[in-house]
Amino acid sequence: MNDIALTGTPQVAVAAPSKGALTKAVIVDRALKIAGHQGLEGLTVGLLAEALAMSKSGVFAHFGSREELQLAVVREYYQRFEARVFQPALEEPKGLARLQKMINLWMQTSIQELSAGCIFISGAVEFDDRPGPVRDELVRSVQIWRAALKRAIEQAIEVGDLKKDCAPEAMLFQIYSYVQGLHHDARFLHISRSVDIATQSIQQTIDQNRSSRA
Amino acid sequence: MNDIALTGTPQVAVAAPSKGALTKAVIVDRALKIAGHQGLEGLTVGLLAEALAMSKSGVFAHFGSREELQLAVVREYYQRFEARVFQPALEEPKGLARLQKMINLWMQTSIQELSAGCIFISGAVEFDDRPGPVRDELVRSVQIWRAALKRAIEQAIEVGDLKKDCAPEAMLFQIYSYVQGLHHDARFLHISRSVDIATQSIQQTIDQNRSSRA
DNA sequence: AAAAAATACGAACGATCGTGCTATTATTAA
DNA sequence: TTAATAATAGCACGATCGTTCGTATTTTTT
Repeated sequence: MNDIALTGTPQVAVAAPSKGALTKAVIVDRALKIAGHQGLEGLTVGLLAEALAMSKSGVFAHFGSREELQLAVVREYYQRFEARVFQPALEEPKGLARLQKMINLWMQTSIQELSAGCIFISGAVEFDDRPGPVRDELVRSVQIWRAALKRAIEQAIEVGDLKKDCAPEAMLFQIYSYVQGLHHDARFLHISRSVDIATQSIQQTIDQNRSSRA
Repeated sequence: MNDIALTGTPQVAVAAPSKGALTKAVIVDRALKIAGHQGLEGLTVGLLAEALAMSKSGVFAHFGSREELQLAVVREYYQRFEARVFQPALEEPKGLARLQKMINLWMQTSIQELSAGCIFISGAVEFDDRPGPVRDELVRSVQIWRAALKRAIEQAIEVGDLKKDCAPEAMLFQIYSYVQGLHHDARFLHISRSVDIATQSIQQTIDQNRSSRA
């Protein structure tokens, strides 16, 4: 019997996920939702267990410590972010097109998850004064994303899409600030038109640094 | 005996603060520092009592509930902000001068308190999904400050310092976002030059909207 | 100085936190 | 199918949370 020929999806060399790994994925998924609302600090083992209709110890056993649970959440959030925003943008050619795609996917994701919060943004505030592995992992993730954005800006300068005297750090600061501003205005102040204002402000920053060639 | 003539500071009609009100002020002052580091959610009665070398119940009695303690912190933070940033700016004439003074004092205060965090910014993230009196008070304070900024922008347009087609909401969004960005980059990412980048970005926004008259 | 009121403390409460242990159940390997 | 293993539940622990209460101490008023 040939599995490859008979099954619709290829199962070659794909280790069947054990029950444990499967439920762990379910736990982390639920933990992500809770952390989006209550923050990483508000994510509690008891609360998570209740939401999953599991026992506290049953949930806990998958991680060994609360900190490891928080780390799992940060790592999963990063991986989803990478898959949804980072990777697809690499299909665009270097230059403004790729940068625009990055920003568009980022904004799209941000708007979509405005009901729950961005863990990178809320985590930055929660852990800006709290040393430890969770903070380190958060910083690492954010720095990777910012480095990718900065690199896209620099490449856009190199290929001539952006002006030569464009300052990548300043541009990065402005764009990243606007996404934070959107998060703040929409989630905290409930200003509905903040999506438009943020989008327009980002476009404004790009236009200011756009090269004037045809 | 004439009190007014003899004493250096006038004591007319100034009710001597009771011991209770005095220690309450000390408690709130310390609570502000803790909230700046641990956040309003991390501000705990036991922690506060320990920092003050007081008993938990002794501290607690001044507020009646933890929520009332948090409210006292938010109110005190607002009043200090108003006294240090808001009021002094009103001495400047309406227009760009007053707006600039507002922003300068705000930035000055922000930089100075970067070691502890801005409670309006951290509180916005902590309470963006947590209804209740503390959130309401935070929103109220932030809205007052934003309304003052927006009003200053509008007046600058009226007197001709800023362009007629300048959009106050967009300008407000950009400036407020930059201060958040500064908070993020300096406190979370420890980027030391973020002060310069933020200052420069704010100035750039102002310059873009400056009217072209002599 | 005495009486009244305000203030602070100490102890304890139920609840929840993170985290171990042990037993039982469910899954996988032989 | 049986033996080995992994996964989950149940229970309990010490710590800390916000909060209450009774008592001692200080401050204020008379």
